[in-house]
Amino acid sequence: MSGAPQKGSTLKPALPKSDAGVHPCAACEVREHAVCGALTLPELAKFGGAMKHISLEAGDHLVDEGESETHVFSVTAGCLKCFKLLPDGRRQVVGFVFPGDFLGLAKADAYTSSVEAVTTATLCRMDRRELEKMSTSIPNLDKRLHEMASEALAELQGQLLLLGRKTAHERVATFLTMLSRRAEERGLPGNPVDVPMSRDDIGDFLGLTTETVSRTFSRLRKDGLIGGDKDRRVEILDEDGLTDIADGF
Amino acid sequence: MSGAPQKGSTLKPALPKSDAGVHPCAACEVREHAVCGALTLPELAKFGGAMKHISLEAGDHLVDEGESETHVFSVTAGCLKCFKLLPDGRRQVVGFVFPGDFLGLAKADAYTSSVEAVTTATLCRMDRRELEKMSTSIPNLDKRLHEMASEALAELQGQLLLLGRKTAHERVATFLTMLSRRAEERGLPGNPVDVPMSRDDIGDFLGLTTETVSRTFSRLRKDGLIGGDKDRRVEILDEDGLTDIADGF
DNA sequence: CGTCGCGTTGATTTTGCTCAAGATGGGTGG
DNA sequence: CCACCCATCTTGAGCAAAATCAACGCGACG
Repeated sequence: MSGAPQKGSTLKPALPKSDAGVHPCAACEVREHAVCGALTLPELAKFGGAMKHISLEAGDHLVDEGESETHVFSVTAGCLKCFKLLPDGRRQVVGFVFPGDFLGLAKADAYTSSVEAVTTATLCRMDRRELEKMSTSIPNLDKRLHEMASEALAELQGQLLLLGRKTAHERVATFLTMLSRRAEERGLPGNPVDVPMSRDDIGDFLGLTTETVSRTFSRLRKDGLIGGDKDRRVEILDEDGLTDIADGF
Repeated sequence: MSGAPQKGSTLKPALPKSDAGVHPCAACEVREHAVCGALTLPELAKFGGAMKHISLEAGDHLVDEGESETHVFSVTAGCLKCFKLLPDGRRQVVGFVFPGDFLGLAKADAYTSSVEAVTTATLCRMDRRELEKMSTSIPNLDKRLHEMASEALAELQGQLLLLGRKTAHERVATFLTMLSRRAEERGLPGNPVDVPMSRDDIGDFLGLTTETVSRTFSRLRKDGLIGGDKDRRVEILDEDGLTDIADGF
């Protein structure tokens, strides 16, 4: 694990709110979108007290598939990728995680995928046993975790449909609409959409090669569905058209 | 929903056990593998009391993707498939469910996939609200559901790797080893392995066509990895070889 | 005995992969 | 400040794995 674990709990100085003074977590800007959003202020203080902040640089490695699952994480900034590998190096990105997302929903003995930072990122880290204790004493927390796991299950089923049955064109369209939707869920603009990951990572997420991803972007651009001259920032020009392609119409 | 809902709770007459007399569910032969396995006898009586038995014939349709999620189910016998459809009819089977498996782990407003019986099947059905009430009052139940959801998440991630990065050959090998493993988990022989679903269903699960599945079975048979002359019963002749192919070696 | 659903096999096509060669652009050092 | 460098991205040409299209075998069932 790289990235220096730091003591301290806020990314930005706590703003003077009615919340302030209880626990610095109260001022966390992603709180509402994270597990933490389900907690009352006293619960939050207890929960936040068991968290440590860590930060990673792009490419830094957080956990390895198969290693003992000692910690869980809540992402506060940046983007990370979760992936599985085959012996010959073939890679499948099983998910990208963004601020508010939780790592460790599937309680298992070992991590079910490796996790690596796509961009500079910050996370809160908690001991897995600690989480389990808290989860039994804080019903709200348990409920929220269950809820997040449910969303993850639904999301994964959609990804199965994508990988099993959609064309390259449909996959990329789905990917862009998904990124846009998720940005909006976090209160960010969904258009133009920020694409922090490389073509390689996108390919490994969509079950395609870099080249096919690149060609598909080019085609979507030529067809006037997307615009933007920068690789990592895509303007959606025809949202309905893109959604139709994504949904297989 | 087809299949006549029946009152009554056991598939077989309760055997005279120390368990007997509390609730017929105590004698259910899949109890240990199902959600129910986590419950004490009084809890089981309460839980089982809210269940209704239903049975389906092969091809019968249990729920539709998108329709309001009013019920949850626990499979007691047979095999069912969960699938998603694209507008043009392309289909992705997101999972096969066997006795002991639970339908409704992902609490959502609407079913995230359609479910249809692959073989004659029996299930226990419970109102979703009922389950939620019970789940708050029976911590064991809640814990078990969470646990099952975790397993499902891990399973789905493996399926993403399969669909995104494995060859047809590897997919079919993975499928057979998975069926075998799951049969053993239920206390059944893992070899020869029972393959209750059609080549079509297998194809829609593995992201392949019927023809490719069929050819791949033929090749595995020719290569001496599997045997058995019947379509729906496969003998694994070289378990290590099959596992190696499945794992990408 | 004929039909129908399912599985197998063969011939051909196609989508996306592989291999290869440039373009682009951000970062670094002179 | 500019030139170079290296990552990343793009584009092209040929190829291969699996899809499609088509025919046929076989057992179940009426």
